[in-house]
Formats: sequence, structure tokens, C-alpha cells
Amino acid sequence: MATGRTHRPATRSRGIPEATVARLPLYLRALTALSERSVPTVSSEELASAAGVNSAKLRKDFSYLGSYGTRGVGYDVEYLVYQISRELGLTQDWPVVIVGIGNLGAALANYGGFASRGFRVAALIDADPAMAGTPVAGIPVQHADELEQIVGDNGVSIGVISTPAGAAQQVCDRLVAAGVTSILNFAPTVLSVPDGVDVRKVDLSIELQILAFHEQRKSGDETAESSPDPAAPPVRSAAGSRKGPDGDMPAVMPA
Amino acid sequence: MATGRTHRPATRSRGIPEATVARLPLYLRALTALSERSVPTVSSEELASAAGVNSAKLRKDFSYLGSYGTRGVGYDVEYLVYQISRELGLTQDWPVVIVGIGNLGAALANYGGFASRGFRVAALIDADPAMAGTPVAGIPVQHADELEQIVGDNGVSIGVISTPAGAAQQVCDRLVAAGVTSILNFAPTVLSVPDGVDVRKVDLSIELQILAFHEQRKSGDETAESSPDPAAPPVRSAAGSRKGPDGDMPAVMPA
DNA sequence: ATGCCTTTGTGAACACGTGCACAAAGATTG
DNA sequence: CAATCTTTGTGCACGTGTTCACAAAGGCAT
Repeated sequence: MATGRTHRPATRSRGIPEATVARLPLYLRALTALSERSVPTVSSEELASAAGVNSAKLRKDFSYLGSYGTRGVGYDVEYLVYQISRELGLTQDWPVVIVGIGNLGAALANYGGFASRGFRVAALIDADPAMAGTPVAGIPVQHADELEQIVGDNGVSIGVISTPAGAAQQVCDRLVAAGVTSILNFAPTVLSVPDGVDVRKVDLSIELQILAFHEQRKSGDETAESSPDPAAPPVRSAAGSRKGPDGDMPAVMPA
Repeated sequence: MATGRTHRPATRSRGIPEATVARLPLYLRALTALSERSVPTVSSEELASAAGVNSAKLRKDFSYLGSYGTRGVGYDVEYLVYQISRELGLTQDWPVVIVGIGNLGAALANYGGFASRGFRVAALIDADPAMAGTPVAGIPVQHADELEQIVGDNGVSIGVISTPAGAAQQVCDRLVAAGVTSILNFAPTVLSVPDGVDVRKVDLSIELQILAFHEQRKSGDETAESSPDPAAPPVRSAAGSRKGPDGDMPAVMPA
């Protein structure tokens, strides 16, 4: 049943819509760039275009945080940076652990975007004993046996899973049992977690598949043909009620 | 203007809602797993829980594709795998190039999830001449000078950008000029592209920030205090109309 | 001071996505 | 063949998100 409660429920935490929360980091990034260029104020129009959104949407988003703008002028960049940071909880230190130090895990450990915000990589964890001690991004990898200890000692509440799919659920369970309540999952699996634990999923191959869909449509519009039912009437596929894993169904069906 | 048209317009391509398209890969993965276990049919309830969604939603999603189920029985796994694959355009071969072979680019090149679907890594491209020739994931890295040539020769329409943020827009422009019409962007920047080009963004640090927001709320509910306005009345921050890049605004403000 | 000009903040309409609940369709059993 | 049972497909109501359009607010010039 409760398999993979990935979505936030309709909680609408303190009145800030989920969609708005998802855009705040975007605004924050744009604002930080402005701040570094010592730009004192910015209008909703300018900031919106820098963040790649509609200006009305941006103003409405900010209105959920409060009235932080000055009519006729715009928003004070530094002040807004601070307000958004505070709202997102970035004014505090978030120790995170990364579990699964393969190619992706190493990439994450090296990713500068983490440290620059309030995030601190507290530990890198891998199940391979041979990796223990090896420094990645300047941090020695620790063995999975110590997971609970590490989470407990460092007060880690956010975990990143970059293990193979097969290990993800088990790692997730251990993280949750150790006290982690937010998980960022890079493994291509649906994680099942108890209530109160948040899971966000980043799936590289899914993004590509979505792109492929739109890409197909673009070229498909010219050749035109795929609209009604090329060669697949909705007959129950009597092709075989029990098929081998490799599927006799054609894997490639050129136009 | 037109900066970063990341969102699909209200196109609603051929009647399939965007939200549904985004879930199809999820269903496909669950179905593939069932197929490998030689499960012949599956009910909407079972499949939904495997994919971590509501069963009504799943049925509605499938209804956009056609009537591919059998009432009283469920869906033929193999048949559905084929239909979804076809709908997503995975029955054809999609050559992709990955630009920026740092930690992340290497991780992507090694990621099995690409090849397993219709995606084929046609080339790895990096700006560092020292990397040219070095094989990553069995594919020799090529220099950025050859980008246009590679895209043209291989008919690449999907590009993956895993460069540093500073190089992303330039790489994007060159990819688009060379004929790429779909881009998966891992660089933390808003890309600006002409109409007709799709951009999807994967941003590791944004996901973490969203988690931090919810995490803060969880613990914040207990300490309670952050609700109205701790210490920041909406006075125009006269703290200084021109601030240095490092911001005098407190970067950390403990409760 | 007064009036003009810019830009915010938001009410209201609209579009989109979700979930319930149930009728219709088909399998299956006696 | 009829009755029953399962499961799909979908009409409908509701909640969420987006966009428009404009009044209110404030700066600035005269």
C-alpha cells in the first residue's frame, strides 16, 4: 500500500504552496548572482527573467513570504537573499551523508553547490570495504557498517542515496531507522518510507525519456502517421500469455 | 526577454497531459520489472503501488493512451510495455552527446539507465584538451572543437550538459546551432534557448534546498517561533543601499 | 506640495491535475 | 446461459497553480 509516498501531501506548510517552494531556490540563485555584482535592487521583471519565470508568478510567490518589496522601486537584493535563505532553512547548518560512492556519489561529493548553501557533507558511506579510507573530495569514505553511528553522532537528518537500485531500499530503511527524515534518492527505484519522512527523487533516465517524448512529437509532426493507431488495434495481445524476460515484442519498430 | 523557456507551453501535445508523460517512464520501469519476472498481467492497483501512485491516476493516465486493459483482468504486461515505449519514442534509437566530462559527466556516461532504454551515448565531449582520447565508460572523450561535427554526423537531437555553470549557455548555444533540439541541463543555470527547443533541468542543490525547507518545518513546529516575523518588520532595509558582494547581512542567524 | 510615473501586491478568472465513486465490460463459475 | 465477481474507464467535483489586469503605494521631478 503505502509504497513510495514520494509526493508531499496537500500539507501546504504554513501557507506556502509547494510550487512556490520549488521556485525559491531558483530566485535565490539569481539573487545571489546579483548580490555578487553588487546590484542593490531589482524589479520583479528583471529578476523574473533572470530566473526564467513569469514576473506575475514571481510577485505572487514573494507575496507568500511577506511584503518585501518597495513599490516603484523593486526588491532590495541583500534583504531578499536573507529572507529567502531563512525561509528555506539555509541559515542553519545541514549535515548530510551521501551513501553509495560510485561515479555519481563522487560527483555529488565534489559538487560545489552543496557547500555553498547551508549543506555540509558530514560523511561518505559505501558498502565496499575496499573503498573505506579512500578520500573522495577530501573526505575519507567510511564503511556502511558505521552508517547508524555516523547519522547519530552528527545529527544527520538529510541523506542522499546514490547506490545501485538494488541496495537503495535497504539503505533507505537504515537511514530512516537511524533518524534521517529527508532523503534525496538518485537510485532508479520507488522508495517506501514511513509517514513523516520526505523523499525527493532525481531520475536521470526519466528526464531523458520525457525529452524523447517531446522530441518524437517534433519530428513526428512532419512525417505524420502516428496519430490514430499505426498497427496496433487494442486487441488483447494474444501474442503469448507467458513471455520470456526478453520479450518477443519487437523492441524496435522503425516507422 | 524569452530567457529560459524551460517549461513546456500549454501545448498539451496530442492530448497527453504533461503530468502523465512525466509518469509514463515510472510505469514503464515497474512494468519492465514485472516483465522480467514473467508476470503476464497486472491490475491497476498492483501496478500503481509498484510505481508509487494512486490507482485511479494510473488508470486515467493509461486512458489517454487508449483502452489497453481488459476489464476484470488488468493489463497485459508485455503489450503495455510496448505501447508505453512507443508512446515515449523509445522504440527508436536516440543518439545523445554528453558535454562536460567532469565527475558528473563521467557518472552519466557510466549510467546504465541510458543504454537500457533507447538511448545511445554517441559521444563524450570536453573542453579540456588533456582529456581528448581518454576513454570514459569505454568511449573516448573528444574535444569541444568537434562538437558541431559530431552532432551533425550522428544526427544527434538530444544533448546533455554537465559542464560548469559558466560554460553551460555557450555550450547550449553551440548544441542548438548544430541541430540539437532537446537539452538535459545539469548545470546550475537558467538556459536561454530559441522556441522549439526543449530544456529540462536537473538541479542537485535545488532538490536539497526543497528538502531543507520541509525539514526545517518539521523541527520548527516544535520550537515554534518562526511564524509571524521574528525580527524583520517589512521596513525597507535601510541597512545600506549599496552593499559589498559578501553581504553584511548576517549569513547565519541562530534562533 | 502636487502630480506623474513606476512597480508592487492581489482579487478574480481560468487552466490544469487529482481523486472519488460508479456504471459498463468482460471473465468465470455453476 | 445466467448470475456473480472483478477490474477497467471516466464523469464529476475539488484543490492547486498560473495568469491577467488593476488599484494602491511609494519615489521623484517640478
